[in-house]
Amino acid sequence: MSLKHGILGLLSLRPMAGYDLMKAFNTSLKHFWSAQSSQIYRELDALVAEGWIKADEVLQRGRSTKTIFAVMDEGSKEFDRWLREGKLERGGSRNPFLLRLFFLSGAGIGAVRTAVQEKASLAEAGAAELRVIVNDVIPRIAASVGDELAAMCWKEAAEYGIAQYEAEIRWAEAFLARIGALKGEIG
Amino acid sequence: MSLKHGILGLLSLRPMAGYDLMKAFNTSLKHFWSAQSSQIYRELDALVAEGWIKADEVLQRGRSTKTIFAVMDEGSKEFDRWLREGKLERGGSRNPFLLRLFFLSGAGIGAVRTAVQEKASLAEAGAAELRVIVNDVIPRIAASVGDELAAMCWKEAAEYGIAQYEAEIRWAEAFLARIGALKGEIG
DNA sequence: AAGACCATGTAACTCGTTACATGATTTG
DNA sequence: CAAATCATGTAACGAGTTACATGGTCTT
Repeated sequence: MSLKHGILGLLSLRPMAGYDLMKAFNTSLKHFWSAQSSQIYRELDALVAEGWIKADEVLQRGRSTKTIFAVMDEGSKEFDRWLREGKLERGGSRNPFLLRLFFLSGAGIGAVRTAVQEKASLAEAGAAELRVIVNDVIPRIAASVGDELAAMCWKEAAEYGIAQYEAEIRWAEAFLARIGALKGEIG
Repeated sequence: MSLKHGILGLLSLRPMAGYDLMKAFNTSLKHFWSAQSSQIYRELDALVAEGWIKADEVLQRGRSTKTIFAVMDEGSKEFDRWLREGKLERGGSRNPFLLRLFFLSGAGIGAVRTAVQEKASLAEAGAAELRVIVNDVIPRIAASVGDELAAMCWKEAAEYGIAQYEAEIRWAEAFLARIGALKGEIG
């Protein structure tokens, strides 16, 4: 149920077209939530049907007509409700890497080590990407919007990702060390 | 694409019925991957159609007939391929909590603090749950199976979860401290 | 003139969830 | 005797992905 609310959130910043929403989801919001245009237009229809947003056709000179969506009263109530709702639905219970790890012991120590090493280097790459955002992108945006709390939330969202990646890297290192010890024991 | 492979993996440990698979997914595998019976029976049909597993009817006295599924050659090849394949599809790019955080600054400092605190206590609970598994459940199982590498992989899968939760808790504490400082500045 | 970007979608599919149906058998 | 467990599903929906179609404009 989060895409609907992501759209409501973006539209409450300012009314915009489906295309603009798609850009937002695949740039600013990319690290929290992404969406394809096909899905966005489908959800926009649903949100209009529900009476949460309204659509306005805007003629453009030259370009084809644009449909600008704006939040309505009911929609903004629903968005507020979602913002404040307690239950952070219990995610994390589906991890393809851990599923693989569970079975991987059957393929031998080398396979385990390789998989863990690969996971660690993916985490390195991810952390590096997010550090660029924290150090370069956020300060630039923060300076231009001037909302201290908002800037902090965006920065902390990226920091959250970095913290997760770093924990992954430390875990991988400890695991590899223990595998080394095990191998020593076995031969 | 992981449920199919999870099923192949379990069936390669020993042939079993859909019901047994469901139990496995919702006990041993719960923290990596879960699945409802409705989904499992659907996937079993698909796997049979693909020629990766075969079905055998087993008459039981009293009870209704059971269908036992077993991996076939093609299926075990496919499972091996999956075990070794490089690409760990880059997940993590959908986090309802971070999406909420992104918009939450608009609802004020109190709302942000509450959400972060709630996230931290969920993480505490999750970590506690996994620590029980590491300390009590895994040693018991490890003693009975006697496969050192497998036991280590299961333990490390749980440790991975603990590491993630702990990183979340540290992140939340740091964030709350910074919010405190911000509040001091503002008023 | 070619290619990127604007703008809006459709179609078909996969994967996951919720709720329910059936009917037996073992356990408290 | 009631409840949990065994065993197998169906139906309908919700959410996300891939691939493609169309036709314009702006940029190099």
